[in-house]
Amino acid sequence: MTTDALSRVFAALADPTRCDMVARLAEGDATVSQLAEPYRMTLQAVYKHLRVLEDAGLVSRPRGPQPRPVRLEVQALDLMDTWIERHRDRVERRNRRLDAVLAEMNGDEHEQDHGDGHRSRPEAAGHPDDS
Amino acid sequence: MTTDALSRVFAALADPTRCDMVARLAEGDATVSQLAEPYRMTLQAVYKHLRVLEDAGLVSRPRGPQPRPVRLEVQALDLMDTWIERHRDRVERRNRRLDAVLAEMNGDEHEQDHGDGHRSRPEAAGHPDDS
DNA sequence: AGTCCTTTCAACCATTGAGTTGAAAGGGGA
DNA sequence: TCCCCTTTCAACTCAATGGTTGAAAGGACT
Repeated sequence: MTTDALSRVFAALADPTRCDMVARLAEGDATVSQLAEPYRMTLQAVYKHLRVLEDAGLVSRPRGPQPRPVRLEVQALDLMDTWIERHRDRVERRNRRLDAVLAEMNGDEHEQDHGDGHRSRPEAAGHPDDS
Repeated sequence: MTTDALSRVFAALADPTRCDMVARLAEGDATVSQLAEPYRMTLQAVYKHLRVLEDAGLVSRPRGPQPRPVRLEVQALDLMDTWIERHRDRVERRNRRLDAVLAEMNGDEHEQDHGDGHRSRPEAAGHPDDS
């Protein structure tokens, strides 16, 4: 159900070209020719990719006059984001609980490193910009 | 580069079964038989899915004694999350700028609705639990 | 040793998906 | 009107993927 729409969005981003398209559309709308320009690929192929993105709801294109701009739809990103964040939080809550138990078992002197030490997440590290 | 690793993670989640596996692993580690149980699918098929998840870095499995538990790796989730959030923020910054310009053009009386009205994001709505 | 369960490899089949070529509609603008 | 550019449909090739069956290692337990 929910899973189906979700995995369609994931599938839409499963291709590097489409990933790149989305990244570029985040900078601003673009016509198809503009979008297609960097890729060594037929225009028709780009349209196909576009259709996949559109079917997944990641992108919309007003059917109006000829040069139809392509626009990124943010809701699809939100869909993934809430899903990811939900599961990430579950894992981390569980890990905190686990660490607490371990610490208690050790007479709370120093935490036992069982595998990787459960640090909290980097909280959106400040990467410069590599699209 | 980055894009390649990213789209591999996305590709790993492009399948509903794998999506579900990850969701279930967020609740806790599991052996392969436990993981495979709900699906009408050969055990070998489940192993294949597991390998995809592992190659994408979403999951790790200690090579040790026999019943090897499968563990969710949170860093892969972080990878997607920062990517999504970065692009989402760009779009929203751009939209805010656009709205400002439109409002000014209208003599800042009431904002013009050009398409969908650029509301801010739902900020992780409190869905109960539908995996 | 032998037995049982778990894990993995290999070959095969059917379906999907990315990309191509070719051709056909759709709309401006001279 | 005719021309050009944009958009889309259709059919084809080729590689990748989800699934199967069959068999083989790897450890654990008697």
